[in-house]
Amino acid sequence: MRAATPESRRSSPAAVSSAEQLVRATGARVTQGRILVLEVLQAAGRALTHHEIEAAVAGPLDRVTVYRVLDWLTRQQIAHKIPGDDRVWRFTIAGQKQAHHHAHFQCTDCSQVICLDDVPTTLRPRLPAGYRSAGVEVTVKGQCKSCVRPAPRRVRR
Amino acid sequence: MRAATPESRRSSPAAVSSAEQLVRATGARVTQGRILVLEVLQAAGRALTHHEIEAAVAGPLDRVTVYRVLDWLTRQQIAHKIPGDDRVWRFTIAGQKQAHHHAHFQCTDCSQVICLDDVPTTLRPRLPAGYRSAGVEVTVKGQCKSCVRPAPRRVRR
DNA sequence: GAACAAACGCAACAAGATTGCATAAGATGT
DNA sequence: ACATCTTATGCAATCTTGTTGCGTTTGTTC
Repeated sequence: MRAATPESRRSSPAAVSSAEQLVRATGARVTQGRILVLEVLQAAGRALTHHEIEAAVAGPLDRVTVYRVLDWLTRQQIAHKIPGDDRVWRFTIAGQKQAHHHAHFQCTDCSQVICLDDVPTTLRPRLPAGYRSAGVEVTVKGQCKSCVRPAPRRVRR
Repeated sequence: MRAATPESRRSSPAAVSSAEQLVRATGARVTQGRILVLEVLQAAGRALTHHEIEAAVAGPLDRVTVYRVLDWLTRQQIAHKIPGDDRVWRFTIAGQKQAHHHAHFQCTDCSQVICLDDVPTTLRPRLPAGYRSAGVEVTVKGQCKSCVRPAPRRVRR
């Protein structure tokens, strides 16, 4: 499916990338698409939009396939799907430590999202009777490094 | 603009609804659309989607007008615009006490959103250098009363 | 009630995401 | 290595949500 750069993203001369291992561990099929997208997410360090991911895998993967891979990664709980203020999904690798409780930061200018690891999300809001909590999401709104000082970028989608 | 039921939504025999007062207080034009939408929001007790609002004002108001009214209400800080897990905006009246810091609950089954008033949003996550916080949003994920026990409804859009 | 600006209605448009279906590619057994 | 069966992919079409342009209507002011 892809001729060049099969190993280009990893430095270890060994064999299987951690991405491939992760995919294989699910028991499902190990496809180029899944590995590629996962490697992109792992390398990102922040939440990526479908657009960004599609651009990153540029070429080999169809737009729809990227959607489907992301959906699959989310169902497998390998990736994390984040709704943004610009109505665009963003995805991150679901790190092990940040299993369920962790926070996000979203820039009010460029809508970019990053994960905040060390946030003690220990608050437990009281819910109305009959409601069941499955977790708390904390999102900090504000300006990111790129937007706070210089002429705001206003990227937005 | 609307022939029937001009007063039908309020029980007080007096004259101006609190919705109309609110709109008038902004100094902008007091239109049927703004009053209607605002009354719907006030009566709801939970966050409504554009869809639901449109259905509630059924007839007199155009789809686009509802969008524009909601946008205006949000700019006036009378309403509150909430991004949901289903890529759909939801709107609530912005209560006075819950000025800026309050929490939301979103059902993972039917995506419904309600406001949680008494949540001490006093946590201040540490941001990376150069980032500026403008507020914290807390969203509790889980199942709402309707979805927790009986056959899950799976409304979703 | 005339005049002016602000809202509205309608139609067209735009972007993100989803679906159906034929084809291609991973996995499995021989 | 090959046949086979299943699952994922590519492509086109479609859906949903939300936006924009523009002529018409409606509040508001004088």
